[in-house]
Amino acid sequence: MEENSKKRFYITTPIYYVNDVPHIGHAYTTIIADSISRFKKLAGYEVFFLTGTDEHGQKVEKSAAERGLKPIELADIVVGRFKSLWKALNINNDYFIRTTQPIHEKGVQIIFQKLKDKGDIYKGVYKGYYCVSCENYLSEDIPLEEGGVKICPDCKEKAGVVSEECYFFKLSSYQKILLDFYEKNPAFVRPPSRMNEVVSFVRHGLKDLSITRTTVEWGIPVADDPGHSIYVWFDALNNYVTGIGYGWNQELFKKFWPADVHLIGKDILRFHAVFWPAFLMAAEIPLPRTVVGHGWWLKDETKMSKSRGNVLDPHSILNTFGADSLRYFLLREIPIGLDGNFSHEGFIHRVNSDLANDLGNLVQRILTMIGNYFGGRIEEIDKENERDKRLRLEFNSVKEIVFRHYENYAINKALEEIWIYINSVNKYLAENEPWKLAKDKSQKMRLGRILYQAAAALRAIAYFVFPVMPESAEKIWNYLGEENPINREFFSDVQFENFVLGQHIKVPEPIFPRVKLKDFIKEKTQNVHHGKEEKMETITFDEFKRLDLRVAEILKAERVEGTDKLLKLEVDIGTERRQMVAGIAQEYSPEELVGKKLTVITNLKPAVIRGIESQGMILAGELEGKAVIPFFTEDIPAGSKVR
RNA sequence: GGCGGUGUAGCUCAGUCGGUUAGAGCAUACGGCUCAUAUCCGUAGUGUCGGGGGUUCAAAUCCCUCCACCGCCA
Repeated sequence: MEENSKKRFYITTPIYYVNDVPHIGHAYTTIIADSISRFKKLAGYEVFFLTGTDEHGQKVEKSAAERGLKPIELADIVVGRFKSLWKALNINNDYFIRTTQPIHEKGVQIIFQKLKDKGDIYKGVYKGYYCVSCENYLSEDIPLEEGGVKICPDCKEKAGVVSEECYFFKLSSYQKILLDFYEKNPAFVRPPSRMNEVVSFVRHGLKDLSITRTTVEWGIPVADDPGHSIYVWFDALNNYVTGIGYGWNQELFKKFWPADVHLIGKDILRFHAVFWPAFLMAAEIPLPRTVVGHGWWLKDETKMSKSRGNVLDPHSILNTFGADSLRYFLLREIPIGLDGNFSHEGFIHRVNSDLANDLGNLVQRILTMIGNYFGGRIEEIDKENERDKRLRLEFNSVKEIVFRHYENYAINKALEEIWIYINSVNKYLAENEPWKLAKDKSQKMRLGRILYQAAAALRAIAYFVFPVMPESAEKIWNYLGEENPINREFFSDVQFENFVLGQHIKVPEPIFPRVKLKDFIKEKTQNVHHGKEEKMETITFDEFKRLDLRVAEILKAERVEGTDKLLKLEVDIGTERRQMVAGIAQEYSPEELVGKKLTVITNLKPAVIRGIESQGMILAGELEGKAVIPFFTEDIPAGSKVR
């Protein structure tokens, strides 16, 4: 009974399309969800946090084909990228759903069938403007040109009317029920301004929705009519139920459904606030409690887009600042719902000022003083005076306000409140000047009280920032000598006095080093310069190990006839001799290469170049298009492993 | 074109069931401290509260109108 009555909380992000490179927008949504989920856990909820990937559709099919891959192979690669980004960002999701998983596909088919049996899904004919070169129907809102054609926004080609047999969902019959639902649940969509948009959209009338295609191979087939595959939204939205067990783990599903929060970007509001509830009503599944739409991040005041080439890659920031600074910035800068502007100047400014100067420096000064004046251990302290008491009492109100803000997903305000307290502690130190008391031995107990008070406040601060900055919070926690994990304590149990005397305080390293804009920009532009194609994703050591890199000795080298760049090399890789073709003839003559030792990759799939099979590849630096080979200067036998 | 929103200090914004000299952070200037990451603390400002008109003893706040920008829809 006790176990069953535990408060539960289910939060989702959208599933991200695998025909996309992970960028700051994905990171933003997922970071919000992660912070809310961490907070809810502290608040005593049993939490399920779901994210994942949307992997079907023509675009995936097409990009995979362009790269000589099967769709699932492309999906696997991109899924790896998402997962490694989530890891780098400290995202603690409970499950990662992929729409290509059998559990999902089956669930979607079950729901589809159910609606079909009910008559909410029926077969009809879809008529639309179809762009032949993009193999895609144009969206309805594209204006009609002269001559009864529309212009495809992607390729600018003319698109004529095409019709196709497909299944429709009877969205039109849900207008009234939806409007009733919105009226009874005005907080279903947040922020409220978005709710207005939804209502006015539904008021204007709903058309039935085409939910299958016969032209898309890469999708979930309709079970009893496999020529049709289930189209994007009907497939994707259902991840929210299949991801927690619908159709495969009824117990889990019952435990967490309905979802408390579907966190989404404002661009997909209609699908979540109109179509999704309608699908669920039809399937007789309870509706989610809220759909929270957040804003977009602009880059230097302009919208980020692939075509503009100004899409912000989180890795460049992560490398310099770590996850917590990015998490903090994205959540502190704007309330969920409004758009924000990301500029490197703004980012550095806030991170230096709030994290390095305010919090980081506070941690540093308190811990250093405890180290210097007490050898890291405060044992005995004076009674509280009025000023000390004020700092302790302020904790109580801060705790309450911070809790309330987190509860309302006003994370920016929660942080703002925490920072007011940080300032109070700084002020407390300035007023009490412990460094002066330290010179007078008779003041030791008083000095102890002051530093105890500051450290106790700091412990609370670390706890409060944990949902947003888990790594740094834990660092401070450990510095303070806490032995239990920070998230083992419930929010309601956090007390000022939970910082106990006698704990062994460690010598700190600055947790948020200041970064100069100059240095950041320099590094950023260097990265751009070197990796023009795009920043590479992080790989694991296991992935790295799959490369068989060896020392090779060049035995023979000759020019490839009819080319001026290629050399044919014969190399010794210890166990065997290999033939390799390398584009280095303009930089190196065959004569100077013979006898040299260098690094080659030996398990690269052989390729035929100019009719010659190349059984591996030599590694070389690239400087303005010219190869620069790193030769071994030490004597090392051919075949030695390089790592 | 329809509906909704926004316009307040150099910047980002808070404040509107009408009511004392309109606020915060950042930036700027000056002062203090030296435990601390050149960090921290204090002081000082500056605003025709988008324009105009109206209601009222009293308007950033309510009403009308105009302008600018944004969102959703067509």
